[in-house]
Amino acid sequence: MQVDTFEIIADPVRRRIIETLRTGERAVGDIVERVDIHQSGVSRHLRILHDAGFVDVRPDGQRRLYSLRAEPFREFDAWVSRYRILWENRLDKLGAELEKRRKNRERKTPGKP
Amino acid sequence: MQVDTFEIIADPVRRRIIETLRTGERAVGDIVERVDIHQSGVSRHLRILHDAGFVDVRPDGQRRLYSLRAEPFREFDAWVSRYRILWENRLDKLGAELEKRRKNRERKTPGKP
DNA sequence: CCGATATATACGTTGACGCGTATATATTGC
DNA sequence: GCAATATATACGCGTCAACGTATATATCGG
Repeated sequence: MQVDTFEIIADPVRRRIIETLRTGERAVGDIVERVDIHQSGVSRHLRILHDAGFVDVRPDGQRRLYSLRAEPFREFDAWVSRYRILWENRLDKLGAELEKRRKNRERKTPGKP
Repeated sequence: MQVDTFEIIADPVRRRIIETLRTGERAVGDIVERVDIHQSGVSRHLRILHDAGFVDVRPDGQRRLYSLRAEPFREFDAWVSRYRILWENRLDKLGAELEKRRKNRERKTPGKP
């Protein structure tokens, strides 16, 4: 427990596992098929993900079904949010004046996809 | 320089550096004061951040001013976006039916900025 | 040109982490 | 209870990244 969220998603294999779980719960074996490391490695990663609160487990016969939890992703989203100002619009630096002009221009030029 | 974006923010010291730069450009010395590792370490981290496209540099006399770049943060935002469905609303589980209704509702309610 | 200040790099050490192999622990069907 | 299947853990190894110390490279004032 008490594992840093950022450390968790730093590992590319773990991100692949997470991506696999994005569309719903999966058994360990299913995951192993999609990640090219040994089963023991996958189990270890799942342990880590569980300890960090990224996944839930649910027994299903001799299998165990893993699924994603929302919390850590919200956390990460909150972190990224603090930096959205970097690209959304730089009003802090350029001043609202430029923003006004930009919007004005947009009103005149037809949208080109 | 072909560095994994997620690896970069896995390091807590680098995150502190990034946070320091959030409000604008800073000289290396300023950053060293806010991070409790040696100056050489900070320079090394800044090198890594620069190679990975997280920061720009600008000479200023005998100093060098570092500032954040938007790109990597957009990447993170794009990544986490794929998982927003986990908490925003679980349409995958509840069915697209609800989504339709939601959109219908939106058409009726006046937009609130 | 020279000392002082600011920043970058070379180097060696160390701790943490991910991996596979082998083994342990469920759980099922018979 | 027993073989078979599915998953978890113990162990040892190799790698890699971050650190501090020491040193190199600017750039300034005089």
